[in-house]
Amino acid sequence: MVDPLHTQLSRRESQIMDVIFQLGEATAVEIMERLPDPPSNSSVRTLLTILEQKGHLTHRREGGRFIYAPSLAPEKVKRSALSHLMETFFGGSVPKMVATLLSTNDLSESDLDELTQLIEQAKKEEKEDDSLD
Amino acid sequence: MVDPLHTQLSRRESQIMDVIFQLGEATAVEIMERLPDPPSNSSVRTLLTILEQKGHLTHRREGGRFIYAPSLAPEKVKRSALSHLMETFFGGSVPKMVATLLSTNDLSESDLDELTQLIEQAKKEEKEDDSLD
DNA sequence: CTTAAACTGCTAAAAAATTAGCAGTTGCAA
DNA sequence: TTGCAACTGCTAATTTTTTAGCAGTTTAAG
Repeated sequence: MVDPLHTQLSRRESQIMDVIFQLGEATAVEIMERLPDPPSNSSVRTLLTILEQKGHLTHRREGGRFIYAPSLAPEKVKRSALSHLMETFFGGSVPKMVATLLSTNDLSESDLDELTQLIEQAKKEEKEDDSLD
Repeated sequence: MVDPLHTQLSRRESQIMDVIFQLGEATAVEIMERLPDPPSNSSVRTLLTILEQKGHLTHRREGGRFIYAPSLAPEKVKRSALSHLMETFFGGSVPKMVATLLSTNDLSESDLDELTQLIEQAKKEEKEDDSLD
């Protein structure tokens, strides 16, 4: 398994990546506003430049300012983060993780139905895979 | 929401906490062996002392050496980490997160059955809650 | 076209994290 | 009980992170 992001990044870098993942893309100002104990605009931009150098971000210019976005496919990052958390706290067990998930959050009926669908779907796919032998 | 651990901790501190969460408890040597780019034993111990000062760890003495363990209830830490990840990558949606979970991991039939059970259970509890109005 | 506001690039200082050396202590086996 | 191996406590130096100032550039409005 590849190292999870938060062990590759410094504290501030992690915080910034978190904001960008949440927003999808963001300017230095938008990021600054969402950081805990916000540093100066200048500091944020320095970190953004570093994160770009490290290959975690790209930017495009729009109306004179930079808009930053993750450079790696979000799907990959999501999966990696999930895997790491599952290993760290749940011994790699999906059911254990889902159990905590369900006990923590009050899910709506439609959410629960959606989950049922997802699992039914997964079961189907498993059977299809089996039949390929 | 309280800040997630990895924004409170330095990089090495995070790595060490990860190892301890995985193992439940551990000595300096055990931790050192599992760190990426392992530093000296001395360095690890320094970090352990700091983490204890910050309130994230406790230790007990056993046969002359220290065994460290998380000082906060693991349940709380798990939930907090899960919530943070869900907010950051899945817009706070449990179904979205589970969808990624299922598409990433090949689950056994019994795992899937277990998940079905968990959701059935959650549905029951929701109905009970409703009937309390 | 002019100008002010907002933004970037570059630089350097301050603070925090990370590292490890060494002296002293503890535990265990001979 | 003596000595060795393993461990801790304390300390200090190095490296990395974090911070922000300032000069120059870009944008958009008048």
